[in-house]
Amino acid sequence: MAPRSKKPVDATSSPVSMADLARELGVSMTTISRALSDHHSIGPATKQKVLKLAKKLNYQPNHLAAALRKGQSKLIGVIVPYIEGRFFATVVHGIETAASKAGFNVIICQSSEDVAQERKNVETLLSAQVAGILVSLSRATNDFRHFEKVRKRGIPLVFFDRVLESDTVNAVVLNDYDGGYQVTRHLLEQGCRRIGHFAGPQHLNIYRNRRQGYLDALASYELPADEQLIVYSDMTLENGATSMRQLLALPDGGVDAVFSAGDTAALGALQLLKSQGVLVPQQVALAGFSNETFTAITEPMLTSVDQRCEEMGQAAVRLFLELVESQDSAFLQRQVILQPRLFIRESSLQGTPVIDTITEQSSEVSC
Amino acid sequence: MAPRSKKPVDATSSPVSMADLARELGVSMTTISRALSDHHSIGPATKQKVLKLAKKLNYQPNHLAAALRKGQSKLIGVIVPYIEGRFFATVVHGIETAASKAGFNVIICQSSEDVAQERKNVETLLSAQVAGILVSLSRATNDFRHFEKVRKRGIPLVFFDRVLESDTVNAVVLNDYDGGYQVTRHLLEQGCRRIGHFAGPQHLNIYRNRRQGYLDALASYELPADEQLIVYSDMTLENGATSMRQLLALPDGGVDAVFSAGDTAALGALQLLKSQGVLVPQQVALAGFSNETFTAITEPMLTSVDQRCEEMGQAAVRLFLELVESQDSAFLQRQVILQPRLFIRESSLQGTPVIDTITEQSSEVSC
DNA sequence: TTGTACGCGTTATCAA
DNA sequence: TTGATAACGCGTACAA
Repeated sequence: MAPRSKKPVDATSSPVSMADLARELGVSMTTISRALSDHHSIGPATKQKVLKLAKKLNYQPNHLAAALRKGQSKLIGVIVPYIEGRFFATVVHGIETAASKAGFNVIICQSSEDVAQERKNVETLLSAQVAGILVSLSRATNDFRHFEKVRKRGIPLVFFDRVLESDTVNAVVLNDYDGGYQVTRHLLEQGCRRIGHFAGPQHLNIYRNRRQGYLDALASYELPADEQLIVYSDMTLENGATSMRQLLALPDGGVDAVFSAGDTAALGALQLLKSQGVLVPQQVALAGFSNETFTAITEPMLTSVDQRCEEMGQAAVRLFLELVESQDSAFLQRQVILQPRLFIRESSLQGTPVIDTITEQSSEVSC
Repeated sequence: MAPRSKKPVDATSSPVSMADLARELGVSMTTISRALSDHHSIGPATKQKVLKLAKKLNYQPNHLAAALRKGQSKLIGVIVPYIEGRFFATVVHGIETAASKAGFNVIICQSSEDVAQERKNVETLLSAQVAGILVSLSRATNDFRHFEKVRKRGIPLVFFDRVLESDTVNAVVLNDYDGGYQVTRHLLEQGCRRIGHFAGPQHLNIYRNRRQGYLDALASYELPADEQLIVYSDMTLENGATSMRQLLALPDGGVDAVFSAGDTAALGALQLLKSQGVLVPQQVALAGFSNETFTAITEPMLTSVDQRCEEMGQAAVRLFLELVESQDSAFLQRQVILQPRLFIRESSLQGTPVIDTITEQSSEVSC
């Protein structure tokens, strides 16, 4: 029988700690710590020795211990209503990429559009000792005490997309107003004069702003607002179809264009128009909002407004980093407003067909 | 001048710890610990007192400290090639939901299809002292030493979707073979006999298996494999179109159906067929793979195979939890194979048009 | 049932 | 430039 080796290869070896390195080299742990953290008070020779041994023994720093000691972890908590679906997935992509570049890791939580869950998420993240929290509110949130706790603890808090209606918070949002304005202007420039609008739930800032942009664009052409042309909708596919049917049935001969505050409802409208034999864009021009993937696949392809999802994630992280560095982050309040981008496609072009034209580059504005 | 209150509301208060509770109640920290962790050795009266005070003072447990003490955190690390895009976003959704239910938080990392980044991700997660790692390999990964470290440390490791070709790992995968088989059988049952196939890169197990399923389904109808009918493709939209053109130009009169190993290429084929005036499904039936969102939007809607993204995430977490509970997790190796689901839509129906028919419920198999 | 004392791995403060 | 020591907040073996 072969003698058992002292370190069987299959055994689970405990991780190498700073104490192990110290013992091996016959120096104090302080020295090890200094060598590893690039401290100034250390001889270059010892430093090299330590680093070499660390590599050799495969030393893994224990972030938990460091965070406990420093009272400051390298974790960012993110709360979204849900993660699947293009918008939030892409925002999270932007967040993770930017955070990673700055040496932070990202913990994901989903509120599932539920306030109670959102509250729980906040508790969990605080317990995990995150360095900051980025959050897009659940649809049901209308009470904000759980975020007060975060502020009280002095932890940077950044809202994005779905934000608190207040200027005493840090937030990154899209300029929905301008999106609505741009797309309506575009329809007007195509010659449309009776432009309908599918408006989303008006208690949400994003839909309110898109509607206002629509109204102001009309006003810029000296067209009066006509409430008949505005259909309030929950933005689903089915609702898009019924809303379209409603506009077609108007006594004054319907509409010559529709701006839907959401792509899905626009798709519903498109399907209805096609089933009724109405030509898009010749008889009715169509535009949506969100630049969903499918807008480039429909026939005709759908004009839409891009929400700059990835930039939104990056901006949220940038704002978080500023708060971390600023002394009195609890009192600094900044809003970052991203400019939307209009993607003009076939569904709104009554003139020469151009594909995937993008309006001028727009830049980020903060105030 | 009003006297300054001792606790200004705007100040950032330090979190309440167990020591604070102990001091306030005049008991030891042990008692506090026991009360909070539902230990048996504690009087119901003191327990209630502690819990009440904890609630009143807004005590927040420090998970970091607990994790450090126990050498076991409540964090699961997840590594994906990228998070945006339907597949991984939905898998991550499944993972987060299941993990949260089991009291775990999820740290997300993206490898960006890069081995070096993947290695870094592993290091980061180990440093964060995660309880386990769930990973879908980057496309470029062909060296696995970085995962050996994880095993050596005795940390549960679960692969999903893109896995290591080996049976000595824990993995959750889709039965791609069966997906290819099912969809091809369906086309055969529709009466098609010259069925083309867009095959993906054959060094990836998923595409190899889909192709084999296709071949075996043909064989079950005693149809010989015809290499002319198989086009090797990178599965892009453009490639789908050119591949389709190639099949149409075959000397023997083209094909009467195509099974594409990816939806995007199927879409490319569909667009080409329509532009050439070829009727789908009457002249050429079409089916894809992945059940992308747009398959329900094209005209005609695309038949496709669903990959059970969410179930995959759930299964990965379940497997992780089993490994945590099992004593010798380092030696337990399990594979979970999910059954795909065929979504039959207009593009493959040469008989009566049925919409969104689903084949029989399929269940999870493990071996 | 309750309390004492120590250690998890790291960093900060002080003294040498 | 280095080292000894305390502390971060929590859990647990042991003693009371």
